[in-house]
Amino acid sequence: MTASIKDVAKKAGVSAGTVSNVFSGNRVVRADLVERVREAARELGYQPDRAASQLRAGKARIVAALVPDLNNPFFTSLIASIESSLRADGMDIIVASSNDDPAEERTRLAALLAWRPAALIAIPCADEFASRDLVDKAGIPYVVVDRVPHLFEGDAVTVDNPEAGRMAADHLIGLGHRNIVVVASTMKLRNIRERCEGIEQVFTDHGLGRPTLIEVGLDFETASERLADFMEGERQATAFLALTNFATLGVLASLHQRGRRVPEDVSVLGFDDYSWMRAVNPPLTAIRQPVEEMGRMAWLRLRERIAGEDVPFSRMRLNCKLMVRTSTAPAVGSPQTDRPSSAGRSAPAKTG
Amino acid sequence: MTASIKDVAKKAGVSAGTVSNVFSGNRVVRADLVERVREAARELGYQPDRAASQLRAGKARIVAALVPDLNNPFFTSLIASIESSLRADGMDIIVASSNDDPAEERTRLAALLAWRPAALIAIPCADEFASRDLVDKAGIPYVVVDRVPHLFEGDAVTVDNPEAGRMAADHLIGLGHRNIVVVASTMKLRNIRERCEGIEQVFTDHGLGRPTLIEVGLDFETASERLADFMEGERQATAFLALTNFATLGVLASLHQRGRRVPEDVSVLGFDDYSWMRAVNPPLTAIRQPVEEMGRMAWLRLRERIAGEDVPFSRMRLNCKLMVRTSTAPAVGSPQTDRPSSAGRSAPAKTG
DNA sequence: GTGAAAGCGCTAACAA
DNA sequence: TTGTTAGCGCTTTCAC
Repeated sequence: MTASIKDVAKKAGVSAGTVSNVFSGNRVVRADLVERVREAARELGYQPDRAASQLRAGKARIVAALVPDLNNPFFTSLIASIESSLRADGMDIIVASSNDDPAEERTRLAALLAWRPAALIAIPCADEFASRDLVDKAGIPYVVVDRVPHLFEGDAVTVDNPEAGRMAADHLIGLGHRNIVVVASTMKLRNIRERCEGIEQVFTDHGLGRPTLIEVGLDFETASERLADFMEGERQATAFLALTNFATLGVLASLHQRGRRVPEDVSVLGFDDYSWMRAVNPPLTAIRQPVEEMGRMAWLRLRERIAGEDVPFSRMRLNCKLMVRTSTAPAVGSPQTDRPSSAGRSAPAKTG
Repeated sequence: MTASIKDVAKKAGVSAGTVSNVFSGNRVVRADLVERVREAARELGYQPDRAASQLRAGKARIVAALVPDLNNPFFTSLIASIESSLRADGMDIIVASSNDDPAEERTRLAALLAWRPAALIAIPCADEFASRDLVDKAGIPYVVVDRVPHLFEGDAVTVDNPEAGRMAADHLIGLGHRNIVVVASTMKLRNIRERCEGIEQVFTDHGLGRPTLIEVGLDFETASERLADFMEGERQATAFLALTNFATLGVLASLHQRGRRVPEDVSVLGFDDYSWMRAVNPPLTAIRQPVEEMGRMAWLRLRERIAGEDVPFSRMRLNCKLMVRTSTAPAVGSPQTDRPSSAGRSAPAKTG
């Protein structure tokens, strides 16, 4: 059905090796032969079989990506970014989702590795990245994105989570908010913990106690439920600071359900930055993560590793950006201080 | 670095063929040998090389997916659904984005096919699916999802677009709206045209002229721009009917920008159904596409084809569902008719 | 039920 | 520069 290298060789009157060289560019081939091979290939609709090529050459042209959830736009945007970086290097991407379950993570990772990919991009479903041993055994380079394991020795790309937390807290405190509820997905994840640390640091700097903190889970449905329960008995909060996109959605949904207006009654600051945040009313103040760049950086590093460069492991920390819109306003009853921060840090703010 | 089948064979004191049979289950192996092989494999961290296996057996365990945009949640949700269906059959998925460009589509498709996948799931970037010849030449089964080419002979999975259009129009007209603006991405796509046909049919049934129609492109940014321009001179519309998720976002953004309130000043009905539509204020009335099921159906059909079943080509048309929320309200100044439709069609409505 | 051997499509080492 | 040959890791005859 599909033509093989031999078919092309026969048709062009050359050896298989020559055909290989024409397509791989590994050796120079005489111009007229190149032409004949190309012509024969075109007529037969021939394209080298990558699986066979990779088997023989020992060089993979496929990269594996493991994410916790393919329905979360943060992760798929990351994949989009990586895919578009990869293609420039003639690579393809094979993906799998762990569904936020360590057991599935292990199974799926094993399946991915069975393709002998050139490298792996992983977003572990838990801090431990318990399946890491599989990758180590496979001996391929990998980079962990977004969620970096504790005491991790390897390449990683994250955002500066503590700083992101600080920016968010600074902004709200600067608006006069004192009763702030921090809405986390789960404190089991290091990035979330780090964001909280940043927030608490600002609180301490301002001589305030620790903010209220609630955990609402990893998807929209459970987040909405838990927040609805929480708001039942809650009356003091003047601002909600959500640490993930689903947490942000949960906050909005349950505030609306209880008839509390944003930002008149309560301010909302969200995480991640999607189109809908700009489109809705009121447009959402949010911490934007540089997803596009995270993907690019991850691939850059992997490229070096694949090329065999012996650079030391690094954890790249990219900066988030506070997008000030209108879902945050001065706290009711508390005259606004005119600057967002009194602790000497400036939150780079820009309207989207 | 990585153990091969020979290493395992040697360690277990059997032949390579036996090891192969243990893992593939193709032939029965004596229980004690199975145990020895499993043990050896475990110690060596052995897993069969899928690329090699596929090369020799001629049976692929990888499926290719080609989508127009990995940043569009509609497409990535589809991939999520397909991925979770595939894994049950021991398949993996390799993805590529055409970025809505026919030339890229061709290149990316060729790259995907070079892995000799068992099947292809394609969302073409244009009605023609000009690169279809590549798939035909490759001789693998494929199914077209969401965007079905004109005069397509092959398997396809879509939603019932005309009916979706009718449901949407029925709902708005039932609320007394007469000046409705239909916001399409581009009329070059068949699914969009079909939605419009459904809408126009309802208009005709009601003795109304054709609704205003504008094309706003395929992404949020251009949609917002074009809608902002459009609204500049627009004063009569009492409702906007958006035919894609980015169009929906564009409508919301530009309405808000011009200070028009939803639903007091103008009603908005959107397409697709994402978490944010439920979370925002007001929650959005929208046509929900059964993404999850579309993915499942697509894979079901491919599975049959891979198994060699000779069933006739089919176009599966799944039903959308109108999720009535609060972004649509009776038209101002026009007393509401008490039923959504006077044409005998009933729009299945349910609050989300 | 098992082992030996051939070969899937390709590339790399070696001769010519 | 080109052809020939061997072999990547696996599955599948074919003998036993």
